[in-house]
Amino acid sequence: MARIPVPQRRAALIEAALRVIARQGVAAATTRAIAAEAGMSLASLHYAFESRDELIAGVIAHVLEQQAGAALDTLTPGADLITTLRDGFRAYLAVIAADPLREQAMMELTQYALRTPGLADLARRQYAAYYAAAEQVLVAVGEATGYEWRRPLPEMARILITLTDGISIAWLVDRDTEATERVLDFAARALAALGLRKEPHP
Amino acid sequence: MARIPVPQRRAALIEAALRVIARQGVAAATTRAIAAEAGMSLASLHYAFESRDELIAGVIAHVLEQQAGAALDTLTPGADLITTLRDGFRAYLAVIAADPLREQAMMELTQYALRTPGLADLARRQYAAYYAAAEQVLVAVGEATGYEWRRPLPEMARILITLTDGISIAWLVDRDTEATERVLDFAARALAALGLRKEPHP
DNA sequence: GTCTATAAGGAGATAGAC
DNA sequence: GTCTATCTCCTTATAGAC
Repeated sequence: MARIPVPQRRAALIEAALRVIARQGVAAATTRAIAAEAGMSLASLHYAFESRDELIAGVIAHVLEQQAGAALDTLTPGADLITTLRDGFRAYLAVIAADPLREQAMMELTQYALRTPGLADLARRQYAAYYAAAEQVLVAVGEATGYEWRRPLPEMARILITLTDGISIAWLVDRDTEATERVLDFAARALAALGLRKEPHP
Repeated sequence: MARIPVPQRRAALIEAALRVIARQGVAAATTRAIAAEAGMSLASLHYAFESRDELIAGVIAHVLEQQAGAALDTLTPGADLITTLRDGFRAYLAVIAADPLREQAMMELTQYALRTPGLADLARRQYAAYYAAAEQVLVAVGEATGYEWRRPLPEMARILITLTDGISIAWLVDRDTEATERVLDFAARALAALGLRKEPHP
């Protein structure tokens, strides 16, 4: 086949791996399956990556960067805080419902990292990225609605991720969108209770 | 070795499997590792279980029954609602912190079930058991504090599990107990907002 | 019923031709 | 640099002696 620079080959393999993981799970993402998905030979995979674990670590690092940029920009300014939050949660649920296997893959990768000695720190960085993205969202929501938050931003971010994680798992298990919408309603109200109307400048 | 009735052998294997899964993860829970943990031969395992998947399904069914009985009975009557809830969450976190690998194992089993064609329904039943246990806790809290809930019990239960799941994952990832305590504080307040003081009978 | 031994296949990784 | 062929190890499952 054609000669492909290593960085490009690594990128292709990481994306192929992500597809295989989403479709069949981390356990089924063997080097052979990933190489086949990428349309290259097993040897080429090992030319680009030292080991399977190094590839999986690459996958985690990759989704980590994606996540940071995926802060919801579907804010409708002018609405009140609780509505804005509820719409945000709804948009989040819609993303998951549109591609449930992807979200499942993210959770599997977190747990895989937690179980793999050299990769536990990667799981922490994955969540640090989530928290950073959550902070961005919270700041944007505050600015769009004219509220500030009663609690420090890092604490708010952790609360938000706690809610979205819990909501995600529950939905993935039973796919009960109606029940999830009610939980999401609760989440929006609970978060809104931590908002404080900003005074206009005197 | 001694002749052991099949049901007893199955029970021993399920408990051995749970230990291996907690210690090393679902992926490392091979038939060999489980048989060794149970102190029996590989053939004996296959005499008791048709296949590895059948054994893992047995493990999930087992933890499912355990969970239902594990409703927190560490209620201190007389305290107000928010304090009771916060103490409950703290007790829950203490259980996880005392044996983090067990909680990790539960989550891995859920995801394993979601990925395995014949076992997806088992994951739903696992969560149905969680919700049932959550309902029990909520009723007990209500009775101990003299509150009733503004939302239907099934909805309250789903909210509670959503919160505990989210809290669990976040703690398992970074083991930041201080940050988790603040989230747990939020969770207690948010739930308490759904409580309604019961009027004494006229 | 329980064991040892082994079958049959899939895994990660590599040697060596081109 | 990229491939095919292969090494070695480990998996699930079973055959057959006791």
